[in-house]
Amino acid sequence: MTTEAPPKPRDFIREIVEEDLAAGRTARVITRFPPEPNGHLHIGHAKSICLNFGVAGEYGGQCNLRFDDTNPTKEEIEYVEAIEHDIAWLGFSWGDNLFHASDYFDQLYVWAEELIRADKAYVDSSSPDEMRTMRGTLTEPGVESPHRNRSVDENLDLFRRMKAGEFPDGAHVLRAKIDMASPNINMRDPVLYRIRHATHHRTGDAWSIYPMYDYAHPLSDAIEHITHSLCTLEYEDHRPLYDWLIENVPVPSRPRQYEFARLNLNYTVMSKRKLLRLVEEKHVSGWDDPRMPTIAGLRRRGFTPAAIRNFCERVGVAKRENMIDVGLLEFSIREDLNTSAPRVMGVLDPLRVVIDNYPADETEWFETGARKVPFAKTIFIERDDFIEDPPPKFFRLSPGREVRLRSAYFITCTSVVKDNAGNIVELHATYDPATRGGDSPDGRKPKATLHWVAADHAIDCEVRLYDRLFKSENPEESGNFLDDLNPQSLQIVPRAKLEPSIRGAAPFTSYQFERLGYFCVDPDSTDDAIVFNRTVTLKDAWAKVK
RNA sequence: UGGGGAGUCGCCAAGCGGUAAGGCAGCGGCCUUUGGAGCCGCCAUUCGGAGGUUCGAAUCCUCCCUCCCCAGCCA
Repeated sequence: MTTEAPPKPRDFIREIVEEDLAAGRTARVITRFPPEPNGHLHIGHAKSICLNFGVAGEYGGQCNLRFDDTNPTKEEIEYVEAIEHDIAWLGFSWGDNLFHASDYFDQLYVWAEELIRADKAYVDSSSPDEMRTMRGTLTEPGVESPHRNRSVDENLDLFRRMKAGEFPDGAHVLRAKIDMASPNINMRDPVLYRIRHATHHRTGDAWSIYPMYDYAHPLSDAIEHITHSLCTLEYEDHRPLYDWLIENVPVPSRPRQYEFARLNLNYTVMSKRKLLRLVEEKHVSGWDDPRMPTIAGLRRRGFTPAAIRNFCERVGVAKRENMIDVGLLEFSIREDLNTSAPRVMGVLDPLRVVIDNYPADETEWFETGARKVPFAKTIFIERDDFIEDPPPKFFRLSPGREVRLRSAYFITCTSVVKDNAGNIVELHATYDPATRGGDSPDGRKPKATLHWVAADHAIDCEVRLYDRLFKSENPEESGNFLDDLNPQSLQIVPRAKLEPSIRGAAPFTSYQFERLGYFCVDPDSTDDAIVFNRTVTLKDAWAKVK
């Protein structure tokens, strides 16, 4: 019997989890994915989702979905629903473990009073400006607020009146009493609660004070018995505060926070603020515009959950800043669709070809793949599959040359018809009846195989061709990212010619249009007007030699 | 100039003192009724730099350099 070494953990997070499990520090791993419902999920969130749900799944644990809804002025129910849909679509399930930070508002409030009683929190009545000034700078310590030494009773009274709605927004805040001289600015008496007279999407008008992320998050984790609270690098500085709260509040468990690098993708933006601007200022058609890096956008573009999951796995989890090439995302979707998408033929930029020796009134139906494709005297081929005076490495159609029409016949171009301006408007050709199906009995092998569609049987479809939304790799980098928008990011082909088998295809169905790429049916489609989105092109060796 | 992180192939990323995994991209070749796919091969004498410890260093020590994050009553 051979003993194989146990597979090593794929990343440092799983390494930590395995150690904790092995050492008995926890019997079961519980993670959580904590979105704020103030925007749609994007591919960066997908990385976090795959990590949190992935780790929980692999080690027999559980991953909670918890909405971090502590700021009623920015959050909306519409986002909640979209987020749940996106996570489920990606293939992950939170089961019964759907929670909200707002579920814990009562408990959080009780604990805040306890902090006050323990003289570990106080009500500050300084203005935001005053607080900023007193906080000090990166190199200078802060100074203590004049309200810092209010009595417990006075703090309790004020805090209760804040809760009762007696004060206007901004009049007071509750602060932790830690250390105004800490080199870590997050420890300089951070704000725990602020007054917000706003209607919360779940708690309505029950509250006029709301906890801050730094207060709500660790305590919510503890309430849910989260063992590993995974977040991104910018929270590293907050960990001492996270731990301070866990230690100074009588919480029921001892969660630990670990930080990993967020995903960055080139040629796009990932911040919710910027994505929101693209939507609000109509630079894109919506959160689900196929050019958006949102889950909804990728879905509409034709990406599959498996492709996104595989992408996230390839990207890995580590602590160094990264900028992933979109090429890797494209590889992931090609890889998936290559094995699953039915092949079909469609011509984006049609050039008419008349096969002179083919009977005018005949239509043959070639059975290929799972469908039948009609062939007739007049067909369309792709305009750039013909060059009148071809360069050396070009082996598609040109005068006198024979090529194969995929699954049909060999044809030889006999003449070129031009308009007065010299534009090619039509080609004439002859076919070899002996090559029916695409093989020659004499073993002739054309150097090229072209896709085509019979003119009289073609269905006109709108095809939307997408390119990267931004011109430069890092649009965030210089000045206004909107100046970097790629004006060519969407090109519409109003009347592409598609083979008739695609009639009736349901939205989100993916096909490979042979030699062109993967395309999927857009939900804008109607029964008699199908719209396709190009998900991704095929790799194009000819483009390289060109 | 304070604090917290990070530097291994063009882009990711393993490596945890025993002589640089893997993926993407790229480059050759084979094969092919998609210039696709598939298959085969190539692709870091060197790990931000300089010293040091050691029989042996990407891994340990020292100094230096570069990049990222933090001064919301956002998350």
